[in-house]
Amino acid sequence: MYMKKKAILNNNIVCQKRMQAIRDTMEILSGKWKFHILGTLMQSHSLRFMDLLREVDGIGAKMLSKELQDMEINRLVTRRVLDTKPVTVEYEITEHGRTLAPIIDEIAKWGIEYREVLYKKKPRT
Amino acid sequence: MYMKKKAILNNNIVCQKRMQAIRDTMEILSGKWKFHILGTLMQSHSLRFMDLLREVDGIGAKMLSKELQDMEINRLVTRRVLDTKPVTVEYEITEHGRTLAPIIDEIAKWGIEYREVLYKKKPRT
DNA sequence: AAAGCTGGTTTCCTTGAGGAAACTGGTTTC
DNA sequence: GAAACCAGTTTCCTCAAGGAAACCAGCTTT
Repeated sequence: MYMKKKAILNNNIVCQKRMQAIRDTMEILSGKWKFHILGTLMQSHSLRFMDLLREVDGIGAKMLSKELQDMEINRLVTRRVLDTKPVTVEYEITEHGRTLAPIIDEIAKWGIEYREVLYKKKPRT
Repeated sequence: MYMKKKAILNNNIVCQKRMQAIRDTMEILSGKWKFHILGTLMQSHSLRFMDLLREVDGIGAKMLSKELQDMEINRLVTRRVLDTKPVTVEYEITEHGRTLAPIIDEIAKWGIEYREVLYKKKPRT
């Protein structure tokens, strides 16, 4: 008679909470462009739609629009319509959005170190 | 005569490098399962294939196999075949893999705080 | 009035990620 | 010799992400 083995590490409440947290964050940051849009917005006070389209290399209007809507819902960015001659729209990162900076910084840092390791072709790992 | 506007923020070399770094890291960590597999492996000395299949909630054999291969190529985990009665295979996180801990920690931290904010329903944004 | 700007939306299409289930193959236990 | 276990692989399928291009509405310049 065999007892079916069960998960033992990840069945405690702390692990579950952590796993859920990772899932939450990654869902909010899902997609190919959010990091780049956020990174660009973090560098400037505010940007208009067409500015972002130019700044974020390779993105198309549809994806930019969709990602901005996503992030507005999640309060990472704000959208403000200005009453100018041809109507312009300003996007700005929120304080809440700025709290993602440590994540983005860690990811960028890791990527830079990774490239350096590749060049140096580590001796004997 | 209109001059077509060009990107101005992200065209400097530092930004490009940073963008590339983010792209690199996210490609290595791409997919639904890498964070969870890494998180699980970080908590234990080593785990066998079937252990991981049980620990990582919801994953199937195909994806687990594929993700582990990916991560082995990128030197995040090691695979060791043991000469036991029914052959067993041990997976272990590498030192290099452990350097991802700060990223995973930041992501988990942000997700936990995010949930807390949702519950508290912040007073006035 | 034609053309160009802004800020999108809509349509159509392709590709790939991921899942379920069956199968392999070697070993061991019943 | 039948059944079960480990560590996968293979096949088939679905669905969603993402891209290209056309379109739209309001306004301005020429």
